[in-house]
Amino acid sequence: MFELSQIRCFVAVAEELHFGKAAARLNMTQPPLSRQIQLLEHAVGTPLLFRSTRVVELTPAGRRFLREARALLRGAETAVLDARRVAQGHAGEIAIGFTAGSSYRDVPELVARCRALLPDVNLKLREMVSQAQLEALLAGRLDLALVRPPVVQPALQWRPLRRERLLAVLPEGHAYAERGSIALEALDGVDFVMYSPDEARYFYDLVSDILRRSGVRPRHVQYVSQIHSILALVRARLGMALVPAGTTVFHYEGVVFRELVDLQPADPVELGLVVKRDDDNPALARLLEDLDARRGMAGDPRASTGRAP
Amino acid sequence: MFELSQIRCFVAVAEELHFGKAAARLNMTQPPLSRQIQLLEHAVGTPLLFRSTRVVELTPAGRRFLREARALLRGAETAVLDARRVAQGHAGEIAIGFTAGSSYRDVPELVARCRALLPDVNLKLREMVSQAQLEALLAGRLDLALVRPPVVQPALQWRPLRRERLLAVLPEGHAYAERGSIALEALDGVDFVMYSPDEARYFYDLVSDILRRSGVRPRHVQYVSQIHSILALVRARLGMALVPAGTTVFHYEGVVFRELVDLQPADPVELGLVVKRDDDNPALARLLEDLDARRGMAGDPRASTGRAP
DNA sequence: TTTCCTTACGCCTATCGTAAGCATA
DNA sequence: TATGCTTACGATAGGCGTAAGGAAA
Repeated sequence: MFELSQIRCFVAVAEELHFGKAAARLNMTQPPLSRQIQLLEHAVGTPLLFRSTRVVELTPAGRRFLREARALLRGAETAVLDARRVAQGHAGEIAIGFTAGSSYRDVPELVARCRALLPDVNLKLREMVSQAQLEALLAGRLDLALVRPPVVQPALQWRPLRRERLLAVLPEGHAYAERGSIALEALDGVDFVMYSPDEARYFYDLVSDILRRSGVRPRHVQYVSQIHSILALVRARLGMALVPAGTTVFHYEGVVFRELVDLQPADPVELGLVVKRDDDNPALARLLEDLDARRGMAGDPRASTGRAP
Repeated sequence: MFELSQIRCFVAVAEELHFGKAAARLNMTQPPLSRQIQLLEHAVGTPLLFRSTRVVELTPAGRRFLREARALLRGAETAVLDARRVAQGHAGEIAIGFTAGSSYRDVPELVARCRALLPDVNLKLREMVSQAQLEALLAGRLDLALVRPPVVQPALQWRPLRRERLLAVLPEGHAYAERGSIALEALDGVDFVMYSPDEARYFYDLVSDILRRSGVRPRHVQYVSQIHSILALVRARLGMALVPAGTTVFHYEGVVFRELVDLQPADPVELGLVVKRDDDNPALARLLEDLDARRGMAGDPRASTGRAP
């Protein structure tokens, strides 16, 4: 098979139509150039150039081959440039996992940020449950995960992204709906809708902990896993619930949201990015750098429970 | 710059993810393979593979480079195959020149024949006057010309394609229109429309010669160059004319065509293909072979005046 | 201790450059 | 006769294979 150096020789001769000038352009002498062209023609299996002592011209096969030869050289160039761009994080792809619950506000924000910063980087977005995301990170199938804590694997790095308040949600017309805010103690003995301990472990633990610390025991509790289900049950007057503040973006009809009084900390709902510590995706590194820089401008991030307490 | 052999090395390693197995596949030993990969990485300017003693994997830049590397190898393959196909006449292009007058029937026929025989050959069709066609042939800008005789250049080969009868054309209602055929002698003293000696030299000479040989002298003669102009003037009753039989395909209103009595030869209008004798276009060679074979089946071609008499 | 990638080194093939050959205008 | 591609041939650089080195499980 032929080599790219022979292609370069051929293109030079085809453009100059003169072995001597082509050789000069290639910084070599004519005889080895002639030899390389002969070798190339042998590899291709057909003459590419017609030469007499006075004239050098392309054969029909040579004309066609010239087109493809130029394309090969361009392809080789761009292969190098593209690889460098990927290595510098200006191109390539970032595989991002996210949970259904984090997709409403944070995924679009992250995508927008990435497109602005790295327009030539492809984003592969995959909705997965938290556990699957962490496994995919470890296996290298994901570069970035958007999950709730905790993240205990030492090979993974938790990066706090956002903290949110927790709000009470109750059906329109509920007795508490007239209050501007609701004290935790008021939840004692009321009907309650809660996150499932299996499928929404983080919120289950979070809400359970808050209720326990306040010495509050709701009366009748429904367990569901999706935020939409909670809102539906609240609307159906099966109880009230505690949900992250981002939930208000749904403008869900028939329910109202109320602040909680003296909740500690005030914004207990955590969301973070998780990356594999030894991930070598340069585009990811660029994205993380940018996020760090922007967080730096916004002030110090507060303490985080990325690792299990 | 790198070489295709290095690309082949890289693709093998990227696919095997094991230097030893890749080397076996490439019929070489690991050490030189490692060296080639290192040289390639140096040429690209960034690591393409991450290797420890236990694992070999692609870096993000390597993943991108692999895509383009495969494209390069495919491109090299197809460049060879395409060049061979052109050399064998199965692909490529044929540049065909034709005169406005020959385009009505013969160009479509030629194009259809070529498409059927050589579907991957591009046809470049160019309408040019005969002289320009012959010059273009000599300069290599045309492969094939569709012209009237004579062709006197020794470097060009005349190939008779078709002979046609000459018909009299006269306006509807003309005195001769009631005759089934017209004797040449009847043309003596009638008004006549003729081809221009400058722009339609062939027909001018042909018709002039026929009239002279018959001792016929038309009365008043209009000279025009295009067949459409002749028909228009005949229709306008400025005279009758002698035109090739193919003209009847126009179904021109207001004129009628009549056979000539005892014209010698019966089909004096010649059309031929002209090629450059040393044209090396294999697709052209295939087309000519095919045309020869078909002509052979159709019987011997009659004598031709391709060269000047 | 085994696996397997890398480094080291000698051999050899293949390319280069110089010089001579040869065909064409 | 001059130009310019090809062939011939000796020098050399670069790739290959063998052998040794070194890191990780």
